[in-house]
Amino acid sequence: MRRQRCFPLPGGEGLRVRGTGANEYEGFPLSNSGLTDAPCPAFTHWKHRGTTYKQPPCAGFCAGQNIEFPSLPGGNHSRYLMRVMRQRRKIAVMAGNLLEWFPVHARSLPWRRTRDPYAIWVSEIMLQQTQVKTATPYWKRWMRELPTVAALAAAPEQRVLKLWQGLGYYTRARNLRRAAQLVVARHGGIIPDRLDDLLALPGVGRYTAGAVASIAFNQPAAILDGNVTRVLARLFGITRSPREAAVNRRLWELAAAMVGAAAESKAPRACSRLNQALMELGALVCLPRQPKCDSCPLRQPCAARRKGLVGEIPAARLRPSAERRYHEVFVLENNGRFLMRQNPDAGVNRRLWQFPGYESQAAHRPTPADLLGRLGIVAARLEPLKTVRHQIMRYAIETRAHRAEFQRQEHSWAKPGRWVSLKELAALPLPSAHQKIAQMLTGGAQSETPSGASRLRRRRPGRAAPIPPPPSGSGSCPSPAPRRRVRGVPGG
DNA sequence: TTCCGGTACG
DNA sequence: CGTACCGGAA
Repeated sequence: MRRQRCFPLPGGEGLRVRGTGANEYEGFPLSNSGLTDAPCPAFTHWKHRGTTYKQPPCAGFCAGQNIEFPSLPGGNHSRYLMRVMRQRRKIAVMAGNLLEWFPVHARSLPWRRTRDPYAIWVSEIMLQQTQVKTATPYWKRWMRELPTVAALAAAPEQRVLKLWQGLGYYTRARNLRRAAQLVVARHGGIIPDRLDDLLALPGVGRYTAGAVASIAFNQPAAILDGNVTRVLARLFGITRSPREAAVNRRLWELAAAMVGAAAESKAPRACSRLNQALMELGALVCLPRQPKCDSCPLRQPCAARRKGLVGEIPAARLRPSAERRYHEVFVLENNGRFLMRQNPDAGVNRRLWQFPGYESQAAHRPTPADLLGRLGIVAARLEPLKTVRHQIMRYAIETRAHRAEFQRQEHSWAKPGRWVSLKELAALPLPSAHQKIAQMLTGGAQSETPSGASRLRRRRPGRAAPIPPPPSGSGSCPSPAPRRRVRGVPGG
């Protein structure tokens, strides 16, 4: 029995099937049904290093390398190889199209105008779960304030969180800072270019490591994010859910094949460009809803388009409907200062600051008695201030802020907090809902997104003035602060 | 109101 | 491998 090599894919020297020419199988019905990881139909066993296995290691294309197997010239196995070959050729064409498309159509984004791995890394972390439009002003401010790994490593956590405020997923910011410290300690402040070293950094997973390796260092590392998943699933007509482990594996293979094909091209910085092109196509053309297939550079080979499945791919995830939650929070004023509390080290929004409050089962109008019972605080003139709605995971949270005049703290069990001036308040990192409430106090016009906040720069949060009116249980009642009109409070 | 999404962690 | 984390856009 003759033996034949299963050539490495992607990349490699090209497939040669003995006794067959490239055109012999033109017209062979390609499996475009998406997951092509069905084993080669031609054989039921294969040999690798002396061991015989029942099935080929091939997932999709012959992914296994240097594996010998019995050849069946002209038979099913050759057909299989032909399919593999055509798939590869198709991928090379698609990669070429993308490489040409990108420089013409890509948005000019600030992190694309640099090759500084730190700048690119920061952008990739920010762009996790966050859209370009949102992240851009944050990135600019961040690079201004913390322009190097060393600067980030040396920055106090509270300052880093403040710079992140509004982006959500605050663990990203904490991890970014820790990772910078590790880069300083382990790599002398130089961002490593090896995938393994990148993966060892907190907050850097498979996607981000690949993104930094390819975009900053032009290595043929695969990336698969939401955009790329959608593009590849449609391109290859993958109808099964990308969340299935096997499908996800397949998508990573395809992503690797794409960047591998780019690596063989002559285009400058091809790997960097290809990966960015895949994401850019997903962001500009291959949109989740209403994709712009007419202007897609890959409309020709796109399997989903040919089959009219663009709307069905990628398979949607079913989510349980959101459960309603209510947070009652209190803007307690005392002599121009407001009571704020810092979250503990565990749980939601850890180490961010919030107005004191509690969770309630249903929306209701809290009474002074509620306030005393829940927070141990006696207050006067309770009135609704603002309601903020947002959705987190399966919870639709309604945060209802109430304004009240602090009188005294009754219970020693009550959690302490810090009384802060408006200026100090503006420097604390707050979750978005609370930031929106704080904006009612500091004046609606001033936004705490990077675009608007000028007067807050240079502040070092967390170093606020000595803690004012200690809520002592003594019962001594601070003289009521003169009532200040606060903008945004409905008259009456 | 619904949908979208990388990484860490258990 | 399922779940928690967040905010924004359609």
